[in-house]
Amino acid sequence: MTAPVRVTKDESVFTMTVRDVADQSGVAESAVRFYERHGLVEAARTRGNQRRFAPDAPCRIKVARVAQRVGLTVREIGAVLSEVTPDSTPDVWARVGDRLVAEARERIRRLQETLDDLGSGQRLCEIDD
Amino acid sequence: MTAPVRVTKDESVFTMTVRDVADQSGVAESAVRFYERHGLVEAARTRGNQRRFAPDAPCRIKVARVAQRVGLTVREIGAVLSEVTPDSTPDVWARVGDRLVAEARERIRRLQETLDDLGSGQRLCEIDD
DNA sequence: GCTTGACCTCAACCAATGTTCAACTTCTAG
DNA sequence: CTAGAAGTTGAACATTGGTTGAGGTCAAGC
Repeated sequence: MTAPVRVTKDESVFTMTVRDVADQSGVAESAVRFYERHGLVEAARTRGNQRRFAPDAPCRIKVARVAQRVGLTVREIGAVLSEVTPDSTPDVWARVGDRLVAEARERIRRLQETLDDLGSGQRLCEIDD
Repeated sequence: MTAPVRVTKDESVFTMTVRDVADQSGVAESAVRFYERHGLVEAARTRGNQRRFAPDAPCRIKVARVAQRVGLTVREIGAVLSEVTPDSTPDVWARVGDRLVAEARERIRRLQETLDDLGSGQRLCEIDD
C-alpha cells in the first residue's frame, strides 16, 4: 500500500457542468442551480468555484420533474431524493417510485371525488369543500 | 304611471355585505374582495362606498372553489362565471358544470398517464416530460 | 496580452393566490 | 348624537417555482 485510499468518495465522478446537466435533463441552467440550492442534486466545486455534478444528476432531475407532475413540492422532492445515493440499490429507487405512485393515486382519487360530486345531480353551489 | 320603472336592474337585490358573503361561502373576507377584484362576483356600492352583493354571490364563490379544485385559475374561472347571470336558465349552469367535468377528466387523464409511466417498469429517470 | 465563452453570486422580478396592516370612513344601535 | 363595529384602500408580505440581469471571475485559444 503506497498511497492512501479514499474509500468514501471518488471526486473524479463529479465531471458534469451545469450546462451538461441542463442539456441532459431537459431543464434550464437556472433550474439546475435552483435544484442544487434546494438539495435535489449535489455538486462538487472546482478550484474556481464552478459546479461539477456526478453523472446521476440528470436522472435525479428527471425524476424530480415526474414528482412535480404528480404534485410534490420541491421541498418534498428533496426529502424523497435525499434517500437515494449513487450507490443505492434498485429497491431504494423502487421505493421512490412507490411513493410517486401513491401520490398520483391520491391526487386522482381526490379529483375523482370532485368529479363524482359534479355528476351527482347536486346543484353546483351546494358542493362542499 | 306615476314613478319611472327601472326594468334593467333592481338595486335592492344587492343587500349582502362582505361579511355575509364570506360567511355563506366559507372563504375569508379578504378572499371575497379578491374575487370581486377579479370579476368572479359583482358588487354594488352604497353611497358610502361599501360593497353590497346580490344573493347569488356565495353560490358563485362556492362554484369558483370547486373550479379551483379541478385546476382552473382565477382568471379562467372569471371567464367561465362571466357567462352566468342571476337570470341565467339552468342550462347555463349546466354548461359550467360540463366545463368543470371536462377539466377534471382531463386532469385525471394526465395524472393517469404519469401513473402508467410509473408502473411501466421503465426506469424512473427515463420517463419523459 | 486579450478576447471570448462559460461560469459565479446576489438581487430583483414574474405569476398566482391570497393575507395582513395602517390609516381612514361609514354604518348602526342605543 | 355618538361610540364601536364593520367597511374602505393601497401597499407590503408570504409562498412556490423559477427566470433574468448586473457585475465579476476563470480558463483557453489566438
